[in-house]
Amino acid sequence: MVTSMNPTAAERQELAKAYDPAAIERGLYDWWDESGYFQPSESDRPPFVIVMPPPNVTGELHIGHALFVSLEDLMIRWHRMRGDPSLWIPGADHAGIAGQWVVEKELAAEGLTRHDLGREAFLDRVWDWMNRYRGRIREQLKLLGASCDWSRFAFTMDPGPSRAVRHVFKHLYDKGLIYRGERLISWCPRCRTALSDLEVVYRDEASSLWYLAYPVEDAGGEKIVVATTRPETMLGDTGVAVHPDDERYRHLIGKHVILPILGRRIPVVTDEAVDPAFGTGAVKVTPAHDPNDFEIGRRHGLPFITVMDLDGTMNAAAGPFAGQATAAARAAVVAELERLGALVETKPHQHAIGHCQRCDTVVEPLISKQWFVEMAPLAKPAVEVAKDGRIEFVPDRFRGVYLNWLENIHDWCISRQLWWGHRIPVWYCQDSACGEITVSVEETVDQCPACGGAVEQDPDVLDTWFSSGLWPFSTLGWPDDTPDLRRFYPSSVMETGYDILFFWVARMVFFGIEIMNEVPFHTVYLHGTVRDAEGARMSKTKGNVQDPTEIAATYGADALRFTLLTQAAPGNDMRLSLQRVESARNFANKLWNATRFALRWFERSPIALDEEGPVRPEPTALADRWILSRLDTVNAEATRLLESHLYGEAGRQIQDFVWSELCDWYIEAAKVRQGGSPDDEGIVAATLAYVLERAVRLLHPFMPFLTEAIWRALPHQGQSIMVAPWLEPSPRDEEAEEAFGALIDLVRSIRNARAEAGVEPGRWIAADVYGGRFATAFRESAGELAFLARVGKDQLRFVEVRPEAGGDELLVVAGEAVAALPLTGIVDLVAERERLTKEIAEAQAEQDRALAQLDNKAFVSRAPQAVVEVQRRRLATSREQVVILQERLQALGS
RNA sequence: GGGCGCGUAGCUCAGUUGGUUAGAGCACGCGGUUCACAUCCGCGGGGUCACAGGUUCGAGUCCUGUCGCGCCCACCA
Repeated sequence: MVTSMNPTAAERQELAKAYDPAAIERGLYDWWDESGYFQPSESDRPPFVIVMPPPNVTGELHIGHALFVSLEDLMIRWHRMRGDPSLWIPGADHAGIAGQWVVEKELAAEGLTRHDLGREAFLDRVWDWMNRYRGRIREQLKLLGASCDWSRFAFTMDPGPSRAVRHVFKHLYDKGLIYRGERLISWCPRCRTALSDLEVVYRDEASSLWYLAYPVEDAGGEKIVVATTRPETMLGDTGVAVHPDDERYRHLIGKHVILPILGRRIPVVTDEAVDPAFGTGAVKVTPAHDPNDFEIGRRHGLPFITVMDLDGTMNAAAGPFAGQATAAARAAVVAELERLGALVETKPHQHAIGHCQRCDTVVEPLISKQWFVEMAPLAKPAVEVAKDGRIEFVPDRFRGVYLNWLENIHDWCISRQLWWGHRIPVWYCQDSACGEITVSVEETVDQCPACGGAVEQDPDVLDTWFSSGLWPFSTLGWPDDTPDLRRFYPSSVMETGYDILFFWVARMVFFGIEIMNEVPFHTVYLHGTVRDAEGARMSKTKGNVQDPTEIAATYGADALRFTLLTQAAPGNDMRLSLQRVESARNFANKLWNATRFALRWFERSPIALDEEGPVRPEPTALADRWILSRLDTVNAEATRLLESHLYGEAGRQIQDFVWSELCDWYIEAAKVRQGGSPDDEGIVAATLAYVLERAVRLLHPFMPFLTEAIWRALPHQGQSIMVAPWLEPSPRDEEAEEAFGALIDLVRSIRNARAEAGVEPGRWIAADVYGGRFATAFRESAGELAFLARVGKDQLRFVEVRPEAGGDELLVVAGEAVAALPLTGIVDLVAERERLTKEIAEAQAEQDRALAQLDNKAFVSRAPQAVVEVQRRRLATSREQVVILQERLQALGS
């Protein structure tokens, strides 16, 4: 045992003030920053590592970021306290298309486009933006209490991660897994770039289905009618397809039809992909502008005629419609077809239309030369690791979602016709006779390695998710063999939103396996979306976004964190209401004030410390034993819940313990011992010190600021609660829990009876108490029992036989305990009869339920002995209660 | 078309491997100037756990189906 130590006056002084979260939090984050505890310890235990999902540097942090900060910081702080070297790598994402988009919007406000600036000046502008907002993100993460290792802060466009991008590109290219080709891709005419399948958002919209008649060549005026949702694409039609078994069209197979307007002669082909039940069973085939038609066109060797330019206008191949925007062209084509008598009918039709994820423009499928990653070989091992459990999903149902996607994956279009992002590391020899293509890990290539001639780099950049997919190792120094990489790869938990399971999580898995030969993380924990109080998605246009730093400034980051943590179930969306945040703030206030109460005791009784903190007392008093055991129980439960990723439930249990047990019962009960013997006061103080200090540790991962501030004022050991060890399990004192629990029940029953009988709350009354098997315990806790039930100290009598209440008394039962409260002159006999009747009914119902159980032979023989025993006790207790209460009711007469 | 989630008190939601009388916060009613806290304390009302079957000694929890809401995936033009 070391010195006897109490908090200094200065430390206590802080706690003398009212709880002010903003002031407390301001005072801590710089100190934390400098403490060094955010960096992993040197312990040789296995490290616990989280790589932060890097926020997009496109603006301020939103509430979704606050959720991930809360969860990840909770995990990190908990593991840090357990002694694991804990590393949380922060970062930020350049956000390719979204990053370029925000700066373009800023330019638009000045009446400029990026083309007015040119590539270089535009990139300078984007870098200005990134540098401005990157710092803000960092500041905002700090305000939320994020204990990440700032010395390892990474940005996707930093030289390290950029080099990793080039290395991976080259690796995959050399392996034949990256190729360049002309494919049908989704094109955003506004962003003027290709998109991956994932970046296209489909929405059902009301449109029309147009029925067009194409005359069959040499068939005596016979026409074939096709149905389409995009009539303007008929200008690019190069065939008509029917199902091979469709009798209606059998005689036309192999013939040709004449495309109206353009007069093109195109064949009628058969294809299994045609659904005879849809429309007329005949499909116009536009191989250059529809994914289905692309495949049909390939199978039948049809020409690919592109009728649309990259800016979304019709091109020369569209004949008279050249230069028109697609929407205008659609109307014009329909009008022309109608004039020609080729429009048979127009029906309303709902169908899914693809939109650009970033700017919501309708995307056009068209053929374009792009870079792709061949997915099949990469997906295979990524499927296996999810199946064999090398990667665990929380909640588990996302395993299936992940697998379903990877098992049906298409090649990934990775080139983007943007300026902001990682430039594709490919250089083309400008000498057409040479034509060498150079893929290099160097930042620049000056000349063709084959012919020494001039080279030009591919103008395009990579999909932003390409660099994100490398994040678990590019942040650790790969491709160099760094100590960080050796020690911290793979990470432990990948905590992120389920909305980017495919975009990000799946890609990290296959890149991790391909490049590192090892999964990038062992557990994927997925959180949901934070919605507003009405359940709507937050968006700037709706104006319902809640700024986390603003909420933190008002209620405290602790309150916001606690709300998010205890409200959110993994994988489920949650609603955030400020009312809820307010009650979390109230909880913080409660604990703050409980500490102020405790500090007064420590002034009178110095607290003994050992290397762990306050020494665990070995009290004999029931209340002390009870609260110590409750602490142990809650610790065991909270630890188990945290280990099972049930973070919210753990938080709720800790809160419940602090508020409903420590504050409402232990502290209240302790008041009666104030001014007693110094020895007894010392035990109360020691118990308070121990329980409070340990409870604050349990709460620390949830409410780091509050707990650090409180902890400093408590008797403690060490520099910071951040590295105070997590609690060791300790055996419960079941006897104390049961006995004090019975005392609580009795007090509640007495309070209830008093309230219902209208006894003034402040009035000290008398009581005869029969304690049953808790008689001794009650007698030893007479002071607490009397004080809590507002029974006069000298008016509490313990009786050996059940009290037979006289006329002017209330009779109270609680379990097997019975109390008679003499209240001469104030007992309202009518009301008391009513109360007794109600109590009898309750006891009777209880008895009936127990009886029904025990009458069931199957229950008695098959249920576990302990469960049966509980029912037996219930029966015995309720049966006695009924008898006592009925006797009393009879004695009162009518 | 396939898959997933949700439906529990007036509201927002917890409820873990099935096991006493299903919980919390807010709201509501009654009462409280006890020197930690009115950002508080005490007491109370309020639920056929969407519906219908099934498994089980026992179901909010497991299974099947139905209804309602939401989400994801999918190349029927």
